[in-house]
Amino acid sequence: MAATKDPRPCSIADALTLVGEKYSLLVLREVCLGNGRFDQLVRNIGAPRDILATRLRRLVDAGILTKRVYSERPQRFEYRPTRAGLELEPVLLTLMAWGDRHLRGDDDRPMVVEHSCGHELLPVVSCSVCGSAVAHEDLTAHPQSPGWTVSGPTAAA
Amino acid sequence: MAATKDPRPCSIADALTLVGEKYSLLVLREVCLGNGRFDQLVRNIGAPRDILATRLRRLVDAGILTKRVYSERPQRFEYRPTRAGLELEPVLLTLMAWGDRHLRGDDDRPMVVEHSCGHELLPVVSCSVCGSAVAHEDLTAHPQSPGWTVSGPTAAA
DNA sequence: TCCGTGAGTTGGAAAAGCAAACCCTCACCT
DNA sequence: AGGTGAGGGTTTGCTTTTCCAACTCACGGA
Repeated sequence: MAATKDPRPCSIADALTLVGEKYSLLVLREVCLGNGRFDQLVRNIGAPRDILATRLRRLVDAGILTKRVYSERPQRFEYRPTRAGLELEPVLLTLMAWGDRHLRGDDDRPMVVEHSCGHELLPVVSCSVCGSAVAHEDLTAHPQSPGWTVSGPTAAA
Repeated sequence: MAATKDPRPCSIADALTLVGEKYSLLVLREVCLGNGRFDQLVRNIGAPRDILATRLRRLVDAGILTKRVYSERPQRFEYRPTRAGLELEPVLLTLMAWGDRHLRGDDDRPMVVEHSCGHELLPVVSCSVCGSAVAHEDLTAHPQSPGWTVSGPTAAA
């Protein structure tokens, strides 16, 4: 008898159990910006030190960050993103763009990201096959496990 | 005297105060899939009913969801994404792709999203100006508020 | 009339969050 | 030798959230 507690199997949910706790994505933000030391993280994120310590352990265990020694005697550490960590950067960029668009009057953006092409980065999510930007109406979801369905538009058996 | 508690101003942080609480993005997932009714959400997400109620209120207040009546007598409701909510879908897609790649042996993906071009959607985040996929090395961050700097690669005054 | 469904609310225990204080190692200054 | 200060955390004690089960209320159908 399965408990009444088996939610839809989903990689979004799985990803969020790793990086969805409070502050985890902000840690990743700082680390991607190159601010990987404990006290920098405390200051720039504004998180309690103990919680930060917990998050860092978790992110290292998950293979999203690594802890590097940048000085023996006295021993000092720095957290850096792994490959997997860097591949979460698009999530941050997309979230930042959303926040800029919906939570701020245009042009009090607290940070601007510049792309190597010379312009400000305005990230778009697109289909890597056909190259066009994805819109909700163009998507059809296909759950792979029986018993899990979708209903509305964007639906499929 | 500013408290010792002013973190870096950031749209990622702001966005996460709205959608970063536990279950919020899963609610958005279900709602984007067309499963917008309370009991569907409870079942598909596996969240406690009281917390779900709290999250739904918050998301509606934030303008990310709307609560629609789909039946008077007996009164029944359905939550749907607003425009702003739909614009968060790219975040979900990116997160799902990451989870599929890093948390699963390829091909036990619990859900496949099909794009209208006929292929499975493999989302990429790209620069809307030059069209090329973004890589970490191509980015330069420019904080707009004095006092907030970045250090490593990806750094800038 | 009794049962089931949808959409929540309520109450109390368990877990997580928080701020401040504390600890340890080393380096530097005097 | 003693004091100061930075870096990188851990400990303590309290507050806030979560969690779970049970309960409500309004209806509709058998």
